Amino acid sequence: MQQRAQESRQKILNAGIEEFALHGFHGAKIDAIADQAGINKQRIYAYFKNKDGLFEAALSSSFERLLQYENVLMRLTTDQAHELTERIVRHYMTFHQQYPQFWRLLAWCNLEQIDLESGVSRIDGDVFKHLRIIYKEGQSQGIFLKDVSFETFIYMVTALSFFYFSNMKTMSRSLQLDFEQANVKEQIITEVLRQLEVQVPAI
Amino acid sequence: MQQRAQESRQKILNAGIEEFALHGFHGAKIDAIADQAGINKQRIYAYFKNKDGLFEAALSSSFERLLQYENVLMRLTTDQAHELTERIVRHYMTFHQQYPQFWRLLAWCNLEQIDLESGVSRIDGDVFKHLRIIYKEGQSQGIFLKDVSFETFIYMVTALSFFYFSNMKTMSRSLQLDFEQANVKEQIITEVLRQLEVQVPAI
Amino acid sequence: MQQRAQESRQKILNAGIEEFALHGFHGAKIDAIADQAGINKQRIYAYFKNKDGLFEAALSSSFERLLQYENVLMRLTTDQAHELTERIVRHYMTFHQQYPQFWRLLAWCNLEQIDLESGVSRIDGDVFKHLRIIYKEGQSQGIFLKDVSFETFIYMVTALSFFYFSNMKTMSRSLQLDFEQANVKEQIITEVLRQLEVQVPAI
Amino acid sequence: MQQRAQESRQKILNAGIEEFALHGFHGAKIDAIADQAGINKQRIYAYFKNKDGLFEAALSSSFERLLQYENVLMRLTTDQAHELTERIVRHYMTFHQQYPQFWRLLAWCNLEQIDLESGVSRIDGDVFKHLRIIYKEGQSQGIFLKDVSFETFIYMVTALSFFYFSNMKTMSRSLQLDFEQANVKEQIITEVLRQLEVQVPAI
DNA sequence: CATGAATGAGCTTTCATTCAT
DNA sequence: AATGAATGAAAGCTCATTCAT
Repeated sequence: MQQRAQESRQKILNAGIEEFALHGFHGAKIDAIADQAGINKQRIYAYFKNKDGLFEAALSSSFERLLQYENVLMRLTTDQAHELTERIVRHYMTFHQQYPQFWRLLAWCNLEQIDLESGVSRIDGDVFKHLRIIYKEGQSQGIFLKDVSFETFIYMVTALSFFYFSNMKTMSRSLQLDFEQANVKEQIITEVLRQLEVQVPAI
Repeated sequence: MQQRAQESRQKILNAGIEEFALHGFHGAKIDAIADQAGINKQRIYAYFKNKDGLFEAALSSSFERLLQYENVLMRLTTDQAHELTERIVRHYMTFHQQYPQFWRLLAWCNLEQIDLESGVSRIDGDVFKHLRIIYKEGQSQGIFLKDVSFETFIYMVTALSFFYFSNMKTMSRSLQLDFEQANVKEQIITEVLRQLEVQVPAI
Repeated sequence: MQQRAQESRQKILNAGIEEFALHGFHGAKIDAIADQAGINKQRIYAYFKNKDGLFEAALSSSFERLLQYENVLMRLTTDQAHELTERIVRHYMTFHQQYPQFWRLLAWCNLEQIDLESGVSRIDGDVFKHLRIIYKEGQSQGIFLKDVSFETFIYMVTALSFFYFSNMKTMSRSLQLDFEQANVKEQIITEVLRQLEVQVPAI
Repeated sequence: MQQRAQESRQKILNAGIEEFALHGFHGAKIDAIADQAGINKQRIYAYFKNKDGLFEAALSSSFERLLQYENVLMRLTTDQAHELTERIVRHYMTFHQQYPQFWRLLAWCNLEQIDLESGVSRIDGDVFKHLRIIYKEGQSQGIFLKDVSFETFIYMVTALSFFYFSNMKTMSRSLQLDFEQANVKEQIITEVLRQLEVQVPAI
């Protein structure tokens, strides 16, 4: 593939991610993607076969980005167990804020019951394996509750960071608190961390 | 409005909730709703003006149902602070499981950036006001952390129950755990509660 | 179905037969059919599901017409064996000339390898059964050759009448004879009949 | 034109004949032809101007092949009048079977009302002139009917051989006889020849 | 109150053809 | 001579909505 084509492909992919993240698979319009990419509609079919193909590529690329971003977590060591929770929570919060396309695409997938198997290669595997070791170490040091499994731990930090963005509008409304504001976010993070980092009472 | 009309309206509304919950606003098809309701398409326009109108009604009705269901929580008293967390978490988990239309509609709204103001009247107000009192009492008794606000507390229980269903597919995948299974759910609830109910170390 | 709809359906069907006969399945345009029928394009999908559906209906209707037309042949009796060949040949020649849509549709089917099974119910069965009896009688009377089967007889009359129209253009050209002209047609029919009606030499 | 170009041209032409024979003018796709020829699409436009140009060339080449094949018939002599019918019928049957592209292209032309004038140079002229002489001789010998013109004779043998292939599918169906099978074909040919070779009753 | 018939705008996709290298 | 990249027009089909009875 020539460089010019490579660029076109990339422009389409970016526009696709944007559009799919914004409107979901069914809501996204090929025309809009072509327009935003500034290319001829037909090129989409040349490079991605069809709408499904482009969606898969968009999803895949988005996951790629997450994996890339997770590299930072891979550098955590076992002697950092005490700051593990905060690091992870802030890590995902930042990621979701900076790259909302990811959580949006994921949310669409969950709703539109789209098969993730195709297109998205293995996810999260390595990071979780790495973090598990640190968590176990933390448990033995009394930093984490002995009877809260690693899976539940991950479940909690993931949920608490994802939900902040995915349900921002409705939560802002029902709690009468503007989740868009930085200080609100900081406040909630801080307090969530207090709950998750409660020291085990040493008897 | 005659009784027959009332019934028609209700059939449409139910079908609408079903369809919108399943496919979102843009994915839902008027034809499908009419079919499922077993009425003529035109009736939808007679009763709800247009697609938007029906969606608003569906949303509203769904919230109504939540409010209804929340009445149970209104009967909690201040001397039940020690079981507050578990009651709330299990309450929402059960609701989301029994009536998935709600979390789905909400999720669609968050993604499709639909304005909640119109149609959905005041939400949650009373319940939260009531629960706040019990929570405060719990704080003073050392059941809840003093420096975790009621808002954050609600944020956590809401997130942890909502996310379980809204992200079931993707979480099952990345944690290699089948979230559909009852025992998995019970395990996670139990452990989540351990974390949220950690007793404040009494010095 | 209301009468108005019935009419619309018929207009579409007629336009479809015309268009498909003229341009074949792939060459026919839905827009053109809608235009010619003077109805909204969408109605085609409402009444015939899709292009395939309309094609099947067109084909089916066309065969229906042939069957209708063949009723005349059903009235031939065994004592008319001597005029059987001429009756059949002229019958089909006239049909093909008056209703060219049929041979065209059939020709398209043979070329575009379209499955006839769907849509077209049993064809020709009864007529052939009837004609076979007369043919057998004719054979025993020495009107037809004993060692030319009924199948081959039908094959010949069918081919010789069908081909006249289906290959009119190319035959006109290579034989330098205008097949469109009535007298040319009459001449060829006459001579073809001479060949097919040759009396068995009675020794 | 260089040799390499000559080869490219030929590959395109072959692929074109194949594709046009299979799908007709409108059904054939330039992309498919380019793919099958293993060359770049643009070459087609360089060598044949456009789709029409290629079609004409394909048609022309196909006729060329027929003429080539007809050379055998040119070697028939007047003393072979008694076997003329069989030779011609078998000749065309074999040709159509071995090179179905021809009858298919011809059939498409007749249906798609394509102007043969352009591209296809003079056809059949010489062969027919040659065969006519033999036929006349046969007539004077009483081998052929005196009142069946050469044109009608050619019409019959052409129709009876062409139709066998062009309407194979539909005839197989309506006669409940598998025309693909070799013995069926042989049977029909034999019987057709009996009818066409009936000796004039010598009084 | 209720229904079947009809519409127009818009969607995904295809294809012959041209441009740039 | 040869190729990959790009285009615009058009095709089949869907859907929210309105009309007529």
